[in-house]
Amino acid sequence: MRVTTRLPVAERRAQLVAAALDVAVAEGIAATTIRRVAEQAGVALGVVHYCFEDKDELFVALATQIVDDLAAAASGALEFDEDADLATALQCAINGLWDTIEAARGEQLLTYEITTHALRTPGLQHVATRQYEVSHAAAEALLELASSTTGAAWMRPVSELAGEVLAIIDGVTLRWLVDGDGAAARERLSSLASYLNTQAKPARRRRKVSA
Amino acid sequence: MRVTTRLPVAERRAQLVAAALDVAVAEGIAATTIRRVAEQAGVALGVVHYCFEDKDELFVALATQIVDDLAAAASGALEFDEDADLATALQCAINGLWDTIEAARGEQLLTYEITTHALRTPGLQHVATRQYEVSHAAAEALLELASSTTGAAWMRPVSELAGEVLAIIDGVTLRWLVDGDGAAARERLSSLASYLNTQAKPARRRRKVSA
DNA sequence: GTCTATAGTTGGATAGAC
DNA sequence: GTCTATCCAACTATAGAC
Repeated sequence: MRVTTRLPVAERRAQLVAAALDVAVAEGIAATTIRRVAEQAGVALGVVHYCFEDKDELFVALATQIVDDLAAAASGALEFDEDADLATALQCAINGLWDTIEAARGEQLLTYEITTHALRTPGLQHVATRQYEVSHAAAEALLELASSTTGAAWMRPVSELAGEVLAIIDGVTLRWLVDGDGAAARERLSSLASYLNTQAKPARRRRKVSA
Repeated sequence: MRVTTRLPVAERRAQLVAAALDVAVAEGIAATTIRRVAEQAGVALGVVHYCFEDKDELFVALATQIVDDLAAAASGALEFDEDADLATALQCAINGLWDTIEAARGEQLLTYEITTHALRTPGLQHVATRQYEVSHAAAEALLELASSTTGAAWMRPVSELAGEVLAIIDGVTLRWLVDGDGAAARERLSSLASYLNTQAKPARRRRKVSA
């Protein structure tokens, strides 16, 4: 299935990262070999080595890509009703977030594989760190949007709450990958939303504009 | 470093599982090859194939072993003060649990690797499932012990609470593996303890036997 | 029944062709 | 500058020796 078109290196890199992502999502990090990626992209083996110094560099590119993709998908799904109170806003936001997670099982599983692989590989810790930095920023954004939309004020530092939110979403997602029980996952996240609601001072009652 | 002693297969298996665990804890699942295990145990390569049908079977034995080991360590660390209220009992239990987690970084990381590897490998899902069954049972035991010791009554099914506890511990641990911040992890778990305390009806006041 | 020696497969990397 | 052909290392598995 080889198409012999010469391509500038930047475009090749993009193509190869996309191919690597396809393989990694479907078959896991362990199966994402240089050979397999070359095959998926329809190029010769050496082409991958020409575009990436070594396997680690390809891995870093792959990880960067999916982390950004998932963050974009998650924040794209964030919408709050106007005139909702904090409790409903949070339930709604977390529910929407879960929709995007549940729609991308392979990507989520890959996320954990990337973390452990990065932690085990000398010189690749920064990949795992970045995963959390990006997620943390997204979690903070969610919390701050919820607060500013509803007028409620967090009683603890948002960064601290974001850390807790992240941990719970992580744990719930991993559990879901194992047991496949989406309803249970949603209920666990719903408890999270309720908990968060206890960590804020409610908004001063605004005039309710009802239908 | 080969010692040429013949051994009954059961003992060899045990020795090899121990060796495999050593390697896996220190170097990760990907590095835990049949060759590496044979080397670690000081036996010839083929010996491993004689004791285990294939690599997957060795993996299953390894996973079973560490799951049981960690569960035993965790429940061994569970001790409650008599005459403590639920809030302190929970804080104390979760604190102790965290001690055992923090004392075994490699084992914890391995736990996540085992999960993802099992999920990615056809026919090995049951390994991941068992991890959660064992942990879930341990979490339920913790909750029930806390309740029976302090006389408090959970207002929701213990199984449901255990699911939430598990998810949070999982998420917090994974985060700690990445950022190494044990203090932050402890604080996140402390929030969990506080949350749990809101999910129970306090004990009827018992006569306080003070010092 | 237990272990050794060897075969066969897969994968990362490179020298050099175009 | 881009890609091909080839090398070498590491791994799983097995046939057969003791």
